Formats: sequence, structure tokens, C-alpha cells
Amino acid sequence: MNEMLITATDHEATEQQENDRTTAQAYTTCPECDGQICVVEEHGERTCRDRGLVLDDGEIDRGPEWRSFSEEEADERSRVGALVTELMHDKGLSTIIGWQDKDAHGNSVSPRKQEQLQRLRTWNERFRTKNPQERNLKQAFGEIDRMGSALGLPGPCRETAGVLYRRTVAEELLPGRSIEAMTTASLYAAANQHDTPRTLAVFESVSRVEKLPIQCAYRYLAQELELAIETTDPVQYLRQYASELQVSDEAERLARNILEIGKAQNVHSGKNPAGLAAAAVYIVARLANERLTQATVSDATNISKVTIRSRYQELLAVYGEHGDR
DNA sequence: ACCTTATTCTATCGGAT
DNA sequence: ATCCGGTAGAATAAGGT
Repeated sequence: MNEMLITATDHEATEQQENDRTTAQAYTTCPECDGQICVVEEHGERTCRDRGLVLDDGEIDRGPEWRSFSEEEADERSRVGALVTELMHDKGLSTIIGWQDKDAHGNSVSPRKQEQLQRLRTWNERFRTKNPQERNLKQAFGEIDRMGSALGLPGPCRETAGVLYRRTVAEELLPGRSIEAMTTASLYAAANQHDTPRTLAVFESVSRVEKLPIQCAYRYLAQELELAIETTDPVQYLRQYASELQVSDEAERLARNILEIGKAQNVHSGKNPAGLAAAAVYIVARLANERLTQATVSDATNISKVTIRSRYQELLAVYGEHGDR
């Protein structure tokens, strides 16, 4: 493919080109369109705007990768899975270095052992001099693991934290900030994303830094990495609550409908999604005469009665206006 | 780094079915 | 008599200056 790189300024400025030039996108000629400027580059691939033909997808997509995190589990698994091996790899190396100390103890060792030892030294040297950031990462991962286990956070969650931290290093967000604060913030964000949130106060108790730096680091991190801290969809809680409270399928469908309407009317912004789901369950139980008291729902969902009350009134309000039975 | 705002929780009480 | 709805005050988290 002989592509000629042409800047947009070389050509008549159509409206589209004017628009694209500001975003500094590169154009090439598309063989299909015979020299016309129809190719746009985005998300690491060049596509022909007219035919949707992908010309080159060899580049790295630097787009946000966490947006689909809570929505599509399959995607989540594959991404995290690939990156975990990177984490494990580091850990493996650090173990090898640890073994080296024992061998260098002065006792005479067999030539074969000496050979092994030499190999280890070589690797250690390469490892250490090659990338000074690696040591930083190693220490950070150790911290993440320590705090994660202290808080009872599951493995995938710690791995996500590791990935986040790696990104902060890659994007050079660290200078001027303590490593400890950043690792804690990464773990905090990861815990949120995995629906196993812990309060900042709890994190403070296991971290070696104060609450404020953690908070600052977290905000900085969320902003710079464009983390999608999108509130999880209330519908995700619905099935669990419905089965726990033995609500009929019919009622559950209605509850889903109510939640959808609520979302469309922006009732959910800033609210606890679990609270909304619990409220929806309460509503349908009442509508269907399947008697559930607020106290029962509150018990099963760990949402306070007060919250259920306010949410269910808000939901009913918009459902009365926009709900087409 | 400090202050403000919004949300949720506990505790409590009057009112309704 | 139990359940519901409202309120006050505290704790917490997120955003803004």
C-alpha cells in the first residue's frame, strides 16, 4: 500500500477538513477512492470515510479502555487477563532475585551451582539496570497486594489496581506525588469498579498516608486517566434483589421498566444505584399486592428505609408522568 | 490545602390502615 | 398494633476555589 502522507492544509478546506484539521488527524489517499482525500485516522486505525474500509489498524488505540468495564463482562475479563500476566511476570522476577542471596553465602558450591548463580546475577543486573521504573512498580504492586488482602479485596480487584497504577506511571502522573498515595488511590478506584467499595477511612487505616493525599491522588487519577466511574446500572442489582425477596417474574419486568423510565428522566444521577433498585422492587411489590414492608426490603438489600422511601417516591413521580402503563 | 454541597444513615415520632 | 412517611443531625464523599 503506497500511502502518501498529506496534511490537510494542502487542500481545499471543505467543512469536514476544517473540522478534522483542528484535531490534527493525518490523511492518506485511499486506493479504492483513487486519490481522493477520504481517509480519516482515529482510534489507531485509518478508515475510508466513504466505504468504511479499514486500511491500517496496526497502531495502538489510546482510547479509554474502562468505559465498557462494568457493562460487558467478557470484554473486561479478556483485557484484565492479558495485563495480569504482566503483573505476574514482575513478581516472578523478584522471587528469583531473592534466591540469589542465599547462594552468595560464602560456602563452597558446586560448579554447576556457580553456573546457575552466575546466570541469576546476569538476569538481575539486566533487570535492575534496564528499567529503573521496574523497581518502583515492584514496590507498588507489593503495597497494593498488602492493602488488598488486608481489606479482603478479591484478586481481580488488586490486578485492576495494578493496571491502573501502571498507567499512572506510563503517563507520568507520579512526579510530585507519593507512591503510597497513588497505590492507595488505584486500589480505591479498583474497588469501586469491582463493586466491592471500601470507604476512604478504611483505606486510611491500612495505608501509610493520610486520607487527604489519597483523596487528592484519586481525583487526579480519575481525571487524568478519564476513568469511567459511571454509576453501575441499577438494573444490575434488580435480579439479585428480586430473587432474594421472591418477587414474581412479571413484577420484576415491571420494575425493570420503571428503572428504565427513571434513568431516562435522570432520577438516578448521583444516587446510589442499589437504592434505586431496592425502591423499584418495593414499588412493584406494592402495585402487585405482594406485600413487602419497607423494613423487609431494607433488610434484604442493606439499604435504609429512609432511602427506599425517597427513591421510591421519586421513581413513582416520573413513572406517573411518563409511564405508559 | 480548605471549604461547600449532596447523599445516606441512625434515631425518632406522629399518623394511617 | 403494625406499617408508613417525614424530620433532625451526623458522617461521608465529591467538587470547587
